[in-house]
This record gives sequence, C-alpha cells and structure tokens, in this order.
Amino acid sequence: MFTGEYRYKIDVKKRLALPSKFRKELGAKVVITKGITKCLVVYTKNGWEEMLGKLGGLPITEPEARGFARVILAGAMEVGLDKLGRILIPDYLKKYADFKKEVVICGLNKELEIWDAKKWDEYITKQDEKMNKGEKKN
Amino acid sequence: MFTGEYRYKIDVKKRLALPSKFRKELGAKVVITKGITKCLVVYTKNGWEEMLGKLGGLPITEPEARGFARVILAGAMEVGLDKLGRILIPDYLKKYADFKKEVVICGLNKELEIWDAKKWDEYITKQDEKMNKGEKKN
DNA sequence: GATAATTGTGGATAACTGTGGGAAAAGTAA
DNA sequence: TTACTTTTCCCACAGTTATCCACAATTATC
Repeated sequence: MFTGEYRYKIDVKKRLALPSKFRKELGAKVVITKGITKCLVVYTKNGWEEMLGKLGGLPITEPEARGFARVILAGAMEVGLDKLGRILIPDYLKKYADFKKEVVICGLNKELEIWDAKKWDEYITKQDEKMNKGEKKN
Repeated sequence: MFTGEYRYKIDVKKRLALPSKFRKELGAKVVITKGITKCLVVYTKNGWEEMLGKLGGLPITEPEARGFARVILAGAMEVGLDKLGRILIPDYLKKYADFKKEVVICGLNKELEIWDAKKWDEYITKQDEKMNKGEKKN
C-alpha cells in the first residue's frame, strides 16, 4: 500500500528515484503510463496485469476501441529499476506530463502517480481550498 | 507483449529498424500489412495466424467483410529482419501509410503499428485531450 | 549527540544500437 | 554480352543507453 507525497529530481539522463520505502513492494520492474490530468501512473507488475484484464478482448475492427487500446498500450512502458531504485522516464512520457526538473511522487494505495512539482502544488492547493471552503478566512 | 512508443527513421533504402527490445519476441520474420487509420500493422508469425483465424470467422458473403479481408490479405507481405533488426517497407505500403522520413512504432500488446510521425503526433495528441477532457481549465 | 547506515544525486566508463554507406549479387535493358 | 540499376549483405561510426561507482546529505542507531 502506497501513501504519501515525495519530491525528487529527474536528472539530465532522465532518471528518477522512486521512494525507497516503496521499492520492495514495487519489485524489479514496473509499468509506467499516461494518467488523467497529464500526470504519469506507475503500476506494479500485478497492478498492470489487472489493468490489462479490464481492457479485455477488444474488437480489432472497431476504430473507437482500437483508439482506446492505442492510448493505453502505446502509452505504457515497462521499465526496470536500477540498483539504486531509479527508473528511466521515456521522452514521450516526459513530454506528456510536462516534467521540468522537480517532480512529486504520490502514493495512491495500489499505484503511484508522478506529477511535475509545480503542477502538483497548484493542483493540491486548489483541492485543499475546495475541501475547506466552508471555513471562514480567519 | 509489446508496449510503448518508439521513433525511427526510414533510410533512403526503405529500411526501418524495429525496437531492439522486441526482436527476440518478433523472431526472424514478420508479416506487415495495412491497418486502420492509414497506418501499418506488424504481426509475429503466430499473431498473423491468429489474425487469419479471426478473418476466417467473418461472414465471407458480406461485401463489407469481404472487402476488409481483401485489404488486409492483399496488403500483407512477409518480410525478414536483417542482422541488425531492420525490415524493408514495400513501396505500396509506404505509400499507403504516407511515410515521410520519421515514423513512430508503437506496441499494441500482440502486434505493432507503424505511423508516420507527424500523423501519429496529431492523432495521439487528440486522444490525450479526449482522455483529459473532464479536467477543469483552472 | 556522535557514529553508522541509508539514500538522493551526479558522473564516468563500457556496451549497445540507430543510421548511413559501401561492396557484392542479382536482375534489366540495350 | 555489356552497361546500368536495384537488391542484399556486411561493416563503420556516432550517439545513446546501461552499469557501476562516488560523494554529500539525510536519516537511523546507539
């Protein structure tokens, strides 16, 4: 079970350390793919299998269904953790999520999400305010 | 299992490298044919057999289905990988998919698709936006 | 609080692979 | 045949990626 918010930097070689707390649970390989709100999602091997199961047998002749499969499958990349627990972020995913240098990794129970730090800050501030909007300003 | 998005160039001799990750799984020969949305599809030997099975399941008396089968079958070509993992793209397929120099190869579980890079970018950007459309603008 | 262990970050080196080009072989046309 | 184009096979090189290691800063332990 993954929880919490962690800040890391992507280095010049596009490497990103995953929180050391999570490494045992993540295993040697993970699957990274596109998430909603232009962030990335990291699945464990098992988590990914489950995800694939939901895709199920798609009718290959349907452009609509095929389009969906394209986004999910072509977006996904299996990446190995190096000896120090880092993964490589493929270019196209880095671009998709608009990563600058600093990112936020957050635990979401079964999976992780990776956000560009600035985007996360803005997003979470907004969410915090929404949650507290009934409260008086002080 | 094929996943991810890779960019390659077709050289002057119409050769195209397939992602090195995939070569073991692809084997020495693959089948390349026309796909939906003016892209090309690459099957492994086994994948192609399966595909043939599915085509056989279609009602051959239906002009629609028969047309589909014609395009796929008449479009198909068995091509071998050279020592460096490259295949030759036949002229008529190159024309069909409107390849300029740069193409995108994407993994779709059992098969690969090859797109002209520019076309892919436009397509996938649109799909990405669709996936994120629930998001509020600010 | 001091020492030891862990971990985030950056580099260096070695291996791999994308891409281009050349030579040999095979096909074509005169 | 000869001259010329096209295809096939092989290799070279540059740029990228993988692997290993170092250092500093943080965290844990006693």
